[in-house]
Amino acid sequence: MSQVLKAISDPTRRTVLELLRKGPMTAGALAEHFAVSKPTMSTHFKVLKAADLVHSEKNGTSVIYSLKMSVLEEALMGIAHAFGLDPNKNESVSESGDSGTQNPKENRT
Amino acid sequence: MSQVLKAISDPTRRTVLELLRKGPMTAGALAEHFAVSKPTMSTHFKVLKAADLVHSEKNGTSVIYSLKMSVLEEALMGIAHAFGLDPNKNESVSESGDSGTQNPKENRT
DNA sequence: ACACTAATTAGATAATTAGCTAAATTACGA
DNA sequence: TCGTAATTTAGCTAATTATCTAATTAGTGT
Repeated sequence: MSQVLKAISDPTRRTVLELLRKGPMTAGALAEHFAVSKPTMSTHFKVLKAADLVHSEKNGTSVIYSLKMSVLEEALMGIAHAFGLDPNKNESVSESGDSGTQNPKENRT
Repeated sequence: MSQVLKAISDPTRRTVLELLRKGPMTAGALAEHFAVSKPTMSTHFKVLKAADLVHSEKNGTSVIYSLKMSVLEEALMGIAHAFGLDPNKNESVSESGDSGTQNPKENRT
């Protein structure tokens, strides 16, 4: 779970996943969307693969990556569940006197 | 968004948030649950605060932390939305099993 | 003012991560 | 087999992160 979260906490990798949402793509085609070198993209792919968020498959000289939506989905649900906000039945958000849970003023520094 | 994800990608910080789900707690009381030093916990708190996931409030010599559930909730929804799996109306997704969403072969290493 | 408690800041170190260039690998076509 | 293209690995540097101990700040009570 940490691995999935760490993987998607990087903007580049999130964008890769969003690109793959439209369908499978080669490493090169993906890399074209970013201003970093191909080896750098390759390590990003490796992180995504380690998190099991993508599948890779050789096709000739290319490598086609595809999104494993179900893994992403389950990770998100797992997190939601861990924090009591199960999205499919969002009801049990406040279960212990929600006094300090949400404050009116948000001071982001 | 990256900040929230990075914050919750750490197991210690996730546990802190889960503890705070039961209600506000002092820094010391939170720290007791972990095997790391208090200064280390303090930096974890700082990360959570920077992500706007917790609120802090002085009370005498103590600092009381409380969870900002709404921020966490919105971040999770934002991610879900970015990937087209809006949790509140999950319709196009199959969570029944681990059948790959679009790839036939899953080789998790 | 002084001592005590709670928490944070300062300063250091080790581990991880993102990025690069250059080299190696793999597959394909002539 | 040789050359080319696509991708990854190797090896490096810089930046970030997690952790520690020691010192500092802030509040409370005597």
